[in-house]
Amino acid sequence: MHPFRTHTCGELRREHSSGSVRLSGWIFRKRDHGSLLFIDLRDHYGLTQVVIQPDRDFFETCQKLRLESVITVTGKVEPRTEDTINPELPTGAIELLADSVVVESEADPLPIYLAGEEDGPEDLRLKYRFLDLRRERMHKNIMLRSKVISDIRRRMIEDHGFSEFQTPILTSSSPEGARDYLVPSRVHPGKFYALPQSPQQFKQLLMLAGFDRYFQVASCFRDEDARADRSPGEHHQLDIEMSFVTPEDIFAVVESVLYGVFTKFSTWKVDATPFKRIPYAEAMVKYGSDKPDLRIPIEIVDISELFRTSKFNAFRSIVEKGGVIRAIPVTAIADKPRSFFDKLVEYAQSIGSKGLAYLVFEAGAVKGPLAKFLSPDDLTALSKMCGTKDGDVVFFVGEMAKEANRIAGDLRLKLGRDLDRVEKDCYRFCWIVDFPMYEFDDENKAVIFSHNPFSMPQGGLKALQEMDPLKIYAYQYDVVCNGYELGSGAIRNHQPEIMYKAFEIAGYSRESVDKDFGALIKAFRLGAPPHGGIAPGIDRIIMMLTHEENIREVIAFPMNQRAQDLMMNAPNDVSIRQLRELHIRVELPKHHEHKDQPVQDQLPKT
RNA sequence: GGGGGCGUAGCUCAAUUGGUUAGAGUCCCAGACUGUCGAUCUGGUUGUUGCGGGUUCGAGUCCCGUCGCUCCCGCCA
Repeated sequence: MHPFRTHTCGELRREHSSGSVRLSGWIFRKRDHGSLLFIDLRDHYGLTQVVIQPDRDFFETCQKLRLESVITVTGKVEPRTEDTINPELPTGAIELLADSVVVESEADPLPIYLAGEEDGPEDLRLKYRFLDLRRERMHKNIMLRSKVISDIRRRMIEDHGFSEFQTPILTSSSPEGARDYLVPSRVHPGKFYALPQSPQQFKQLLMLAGFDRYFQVASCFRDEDARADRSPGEHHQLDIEMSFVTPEDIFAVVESVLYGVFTKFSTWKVDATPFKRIPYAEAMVKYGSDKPDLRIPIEIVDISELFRTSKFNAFRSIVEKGGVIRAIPVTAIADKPRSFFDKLVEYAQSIGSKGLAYLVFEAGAVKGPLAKFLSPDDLTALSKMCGTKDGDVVFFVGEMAKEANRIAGDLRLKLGRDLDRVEKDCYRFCWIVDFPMYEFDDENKAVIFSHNPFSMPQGGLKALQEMDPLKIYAYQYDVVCNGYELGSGAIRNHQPEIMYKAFEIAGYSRESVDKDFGALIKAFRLGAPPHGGIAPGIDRIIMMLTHEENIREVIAFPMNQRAQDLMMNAPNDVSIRQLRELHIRVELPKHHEHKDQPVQDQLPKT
């Protein structure tokens, strides 16, 4: 007999009855009746009830064992009597009558609960992540992650003819983008490697190498602050690149994979392919966001023109100054109490709106302080543009366009959630297309890249030479689901002349482009296929499939918001010797100088 | 870097307008119990109310500062 197990804890059924078996696992729960002891033995596969009878010499030992101790039980599979069958448990028709028990590992009292639904404080969960991961929900999340990734790989390779590649983790720092994680070089004093923010240049170079269809489940390292949907330090992308393609070719692959994965691993409804395509400019007006949550059936309307000549000074002057007026029509809330509207106005102000006007369409009339400033014709036009019916309310935001988008978009989300108008149990996908190539940086009064500088401008060199840079679109697209940006991609700029020109507009000299992207530019002169790609975020996909609201719940060993690994105690101090070897001297900011290690204590010795 | 929320026993939480010795459940410890499946019952231990200062006869509660966690803004080519 195998020293640890003949079966797993999720395996035994009535047909195994009277056979002698061996199980190993953790003591999940104990029910001690004094002269009879039940142990729920848990392993990766399931739970089996073990019965310890009082005449056994290991009875007392088992009574004293704490939860989560690891034991090996040998005994007979007994069918349970009709009245003791547990229908909740797959193994509930049988139990294991113990003949011998070996204690493999005795557990101390646990710092966190495993058997309940409650999470406990997150810093403790992260510090004892290996315990946290034993909990059913976390175990399921991580297993789903494993299955989804392997399913994605299969789809990429078998359904779409991609090959998987590895690219370097130690590479060079590039000036664009997020802050880099740096690794000092021992051999080259004063020089540093950087961890890749993404394998961007490598995957493009693989296209130049002629591999045609690249993918990688890639670790990406960015030293940026965390969010609920953004893990600090490192995250994972399904990195894709394809040669000789149009955006539609890339959309087709991503739609096929995402639709397939989401329908396979969720019971929620998934948008049929092709996913809706929404130009960036339209999304910013209609949803106030470039990652719209299409589950909310509220669409913002631009009504600036109505107010250009209106008697309502506040809005007219905003329009005259180049600002915009946006209407947020909401159906069937005219009967909401005054406090509802007051709270919403207060909320609007808290997110930076100057105010929040609204009109109530009720009983064939229009009520609200704004009503008297609008002519009957204007009101009719407004009502038509917003599609209002009796019982509807229209909210108004008047700001400069960027602010108006942000505020109206925020209000749209809040209204959708507060009024419970978010469509349930579905994944609503879309593509945001036609991103602007450049934007104006108000702070530095300069034209800058609005997204990826490697994107091909729509209209090519001609557009760069002749058009207002701020009006040029890039072949740049995002795939969005339920208000989350799942991935971002582009058709790349593979022509050196267009690249120099594109960078020149953003204020980079030919020399600086050569210096920073030399490898790529040189390669582009040696035969470059037109190519493009995208990189959907794996962690976010899993987060959506598990319905988690925090990305840490789908990562086995995540860092906390301040980019610390509380379990491994990273980042930590290193020895002077290590620093010397790397030619590094540490100069701490003043307020850190007299502080001890800020990170949590090491694990207690057990 | 900025803004919001939270911080009371190992864990989850309570504590009236500021008012006696800060409670309950759970975990843990001891005892009882042969059919439980979140076993049950009895008893017990557990506190720098995050930390520091202030107001007050009196502070878990009010004020100021600070630390930690978290959410958001900035940032994320």
